Amino acid sequence: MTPELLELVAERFKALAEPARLRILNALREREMTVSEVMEVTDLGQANASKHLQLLHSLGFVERRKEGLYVHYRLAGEDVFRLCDVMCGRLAAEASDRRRLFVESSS
Amino acid sequence: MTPELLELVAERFKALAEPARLRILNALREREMTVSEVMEVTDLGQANASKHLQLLHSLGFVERRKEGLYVHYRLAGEDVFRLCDVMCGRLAAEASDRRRLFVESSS
DNA sequence: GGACTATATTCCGAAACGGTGTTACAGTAT
DNA sequence: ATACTGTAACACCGTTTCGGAATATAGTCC
Repeated sequence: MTPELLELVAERFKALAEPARLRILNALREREMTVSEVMEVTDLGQANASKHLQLLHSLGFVERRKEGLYVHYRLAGEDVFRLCDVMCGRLAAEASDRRRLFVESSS
Repeated sequence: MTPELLELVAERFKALAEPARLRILNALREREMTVSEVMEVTDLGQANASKHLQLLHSLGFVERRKEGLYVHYRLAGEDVFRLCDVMCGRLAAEASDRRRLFVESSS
């Protein structure tokens, strides 16, 4: 793992290090959506939603399809959720650790 | 995936969204290290290395072991590298896409 | 006790980032 | 052409974050 490679990896992690972008990806998991639909579902402003979608697109997390006046975005793959699953696994482990500590300390 | 859960997930991705911290984790993959050793290997200042290690520790990515004057840090698990592997897979896919586009455009 | 070392913490300046308002750019419809 | 709509680009501001210097803490050794 060279430092240069790690920078590229970090750049991609950074894209997922934002609740707003995760909400977008989570919404797109269900179905393809236009920018306006993403705005509604995620409660983001127009400029914001557009910027986040561009970033996700530039890093290959979502794909674009222009249809008349609308632009449809869709997930580019399921990688994202494999990543989230690992993180959620970590969260679950933390939670059970806390529970264990709590039980031990109160016994 | 509730928004609250996504915030926690984002917080953890953010920890990995920094080249310096990835370099630290990558170094610790080889062996347990003191802060000073991490400083040498990663070319980070003392305050910086300490701070990054604390963050990684607070989120459960590394574990601490105090021994006299020294503090040894070690990886808490291999999750991190499963995550990096997925990202690297994405990078490889991007690279092959670029190569394909290049070949097609020059034919 | 005091000197010394490894690590942690605090403070500060610079840079990056997210959110928002505004403007510019398509594309459609009339 | 004009009016209108969806999306993108730009500019601004507040916040966060990184890195480094200085300072504080903890542990060792004399």
